[in-house]
Amino acid sequence: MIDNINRRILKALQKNARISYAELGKQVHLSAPAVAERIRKLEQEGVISGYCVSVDMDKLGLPVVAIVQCKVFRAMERQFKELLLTIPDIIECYNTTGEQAFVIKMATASMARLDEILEQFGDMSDTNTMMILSTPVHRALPDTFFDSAV
Amino acid sequence: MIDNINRRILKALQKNARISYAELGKQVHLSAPAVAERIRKLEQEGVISGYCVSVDMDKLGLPVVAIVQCKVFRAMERQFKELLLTIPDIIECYNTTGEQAFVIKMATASMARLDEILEQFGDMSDTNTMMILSTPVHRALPDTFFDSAV
DNA sequence: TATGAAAAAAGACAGGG
DNA sequence: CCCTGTCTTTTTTCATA
Repeated sequence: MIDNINRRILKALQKNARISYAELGKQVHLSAPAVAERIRKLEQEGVISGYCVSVDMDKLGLPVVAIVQCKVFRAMERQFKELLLTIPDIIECYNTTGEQAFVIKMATASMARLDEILEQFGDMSDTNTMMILSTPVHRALPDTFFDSAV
Repeated sequence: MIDNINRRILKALQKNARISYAELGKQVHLSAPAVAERIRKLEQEGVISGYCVSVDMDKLGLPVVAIVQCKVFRAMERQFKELLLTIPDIIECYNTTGEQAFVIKMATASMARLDEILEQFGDMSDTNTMMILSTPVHRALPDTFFDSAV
């Protein structure tokens, strides 16, 4: 059940997923057990699928972050999917509409490593590589979701 | 300092950011306070930039998730950036290399709403819209990061 | 730095409205 | 569906190696 209170709980969790139930309770004017119970239900229903950590790629020695769009050649989709499984540099992968299209986000240690991967992709697809210069927005939920919340 | 223990802490946090320090300690064979201290430092150094919640867009009534690539017309970049600020449906936005290129991920309530946004983009850019069919991979860190961990 | 113990806080679980 | 208390676990702080 997604009422205003759950919307505000999700908003707070989006900002800091390690916040305590007591602190969440203060923000939504509910007791800690009431908040815990709501979150438990959201998890059980699959509305909340997990909690993850956000990291700084530069500080972890993975400064080359790129988005690669692959238009996989006909009849090579199966092979391409197998190739994807062998590339540990991938952090996001989307299967999209369009001509056998994949959008892949990678974080690599160097341009040389990125190039190595792109060569492999090149055997099975037309690739379009975009280096990420900056990330103005990155959040779990769009602001539209909170528009109706008080 | 990114040693093997911190790598394993980050790996565990990636899987579940709400895990307790005691449980983390078990996994990396360290006491809870030792783990807490390491995490505090990672946060302070900015290696860990935050903790977020993962949600199911379908269950939240935002079933239309798309990636839009925008090649902004010359001299319209400033206007385009201003337009972006007015669109609350955006969940990710990347400024990339290429001809004034942006890659934008949106979650909207309906195709009609997506179309409405694309029309606005169309005034200032050439757009290429890809509907996300599935998301085989979505994680904070690439597997390469853990390759050297014991 | 890492550890270990004690104080403080948070979470889980009752009974009751 | 929520609140308040109690009990347990976890977190934090501090002293020590």
